[in-house]
Amino acid sequence: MPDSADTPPYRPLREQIAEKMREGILLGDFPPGSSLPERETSAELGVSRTPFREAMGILSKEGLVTIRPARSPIVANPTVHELTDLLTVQAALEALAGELACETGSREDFEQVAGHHETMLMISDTAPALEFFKADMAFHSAVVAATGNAALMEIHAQNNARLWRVRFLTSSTRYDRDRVLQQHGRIAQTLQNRDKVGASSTLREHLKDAVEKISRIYAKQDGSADHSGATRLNNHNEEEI
Amino acid sequence: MPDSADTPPYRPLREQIAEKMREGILLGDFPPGSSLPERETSAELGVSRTPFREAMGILSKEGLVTIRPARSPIVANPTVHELTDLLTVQAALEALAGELACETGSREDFEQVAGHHETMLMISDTAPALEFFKADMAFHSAVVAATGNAALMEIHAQNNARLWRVRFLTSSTRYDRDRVLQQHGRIAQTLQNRDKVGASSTLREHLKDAVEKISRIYAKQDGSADHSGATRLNNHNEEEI
DNA sequence: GCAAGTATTTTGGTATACCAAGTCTCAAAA
DNA sequence: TTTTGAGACTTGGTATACCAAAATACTTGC
Repeated sequence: MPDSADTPPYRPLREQIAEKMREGILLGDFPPGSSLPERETSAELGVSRTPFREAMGILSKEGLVTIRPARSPIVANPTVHELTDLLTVQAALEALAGELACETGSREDFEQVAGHHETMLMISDTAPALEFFKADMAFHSAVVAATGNAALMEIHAQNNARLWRVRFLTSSTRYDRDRVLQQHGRIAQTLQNRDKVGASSTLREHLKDAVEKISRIYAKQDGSADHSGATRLNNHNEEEI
Repeated sequence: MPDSADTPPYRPLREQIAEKMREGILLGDFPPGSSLPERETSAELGVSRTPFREAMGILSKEGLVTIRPARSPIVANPTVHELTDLLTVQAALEALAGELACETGSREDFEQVAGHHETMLMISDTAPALEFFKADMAFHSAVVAATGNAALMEIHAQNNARLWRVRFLTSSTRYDRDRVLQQHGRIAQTLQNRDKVGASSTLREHLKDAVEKISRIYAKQDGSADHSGATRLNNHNEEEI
């Protein structure tokens, strides 16, 4: 795995591997639950086990792979219940972000947010699912970035990585993009007005919508034989991505 | 590093090392900012570099050490500003925990919380700082545990590890233990009453107290030559622990 | 035919060797 | 005396070898 272009910053192999694997996992090349034997997988990447193992360590901290003692690492395969729990946390964090941003955000920060919103309005009619989804994520990250709270940004980003897959698989279809855009518009507005409670509650509701949507989508198969909420994502639409 | 006692569960060396180092860092054996050269430090532990490096990876994910490419790992030395930012996040998470616990917590969960509170009341007059502090942390963890939200528990625990040092260094002296106990009593009460807004706001205020206390304690030296909030913990009271 | 136990193989865990980037030192030139 | 650059040395990065635990397959006895 030669470093593709410049080399000036020098990135350790482990990070390059982690990035490649992360991409592969998020894009579904390595489906949830599949195992990643060290020798085989590292050989495919053309690297030795050592940096590969370190890369697995990085991805496990991000929640994308699970590593168990004396067993092959596997691509994380969280239950829907675990994911909605995490999304509930993320909702609270974004609500906090709304508050803090109103208190300390700069005009430039809000323009960033507004910029992302306008982009989404622009591409809404034409963009494929993945592009629209990425723009959606970028909008939310911009809101968090407006707080200037590094810890909040870090935790939020990490949670988003874990949520990437569900959120994409359940992301808005063409038909309810309008609803998302409307909520985003309200969020951008309340921020610019420095309306703490407005921003906070709007963000919270926006994410609560997502939680309910996920629960609804995965509710049926859960009802048949399994009431424990142990449904997993890879039970369906592997084709999406 | 022989495994001290039982060995049945088989814990990988990396985890044993991580635990030992974590303890050493939290207790101040390895002061913030100090470097941890791989050969030397691993040799002191009687292990090779490989599992030591993996342990460093674990601790870096917990925010206790910082690893930079091609340089020795160093014990994390966050600024007071970064820590108050993180504590602000933690406050929001505990407020969320209060809400969720009121909704879904079981009677046993609340009894756990109350139990920790009673322990603190009991030892308040006699316990040394470290013991009282640990009981305090346990109380808060119990509140979060009462939600049954695994993601919340995980993130909360990780934040607590990062905050351990500041929170201990600025933890309540004998003279304001009463204030802490009073607030804890109110928290336990609101939970048992399933008073969502009460629990949430009380927890938030309780943590906001901590943020202000830290800011106050570190305000002076910050004023002299440095208005950037870049004050670091190891500037004083290394003797505490 | 089935089950339990054992041997074999596979695979993660750890140690070690080697490489390359970083740093430090000291000498030589300005 | 100061600065700078070359070389030695230190230290993290990576590859490989070896060890031990799991998993698997096979055999043997019921």
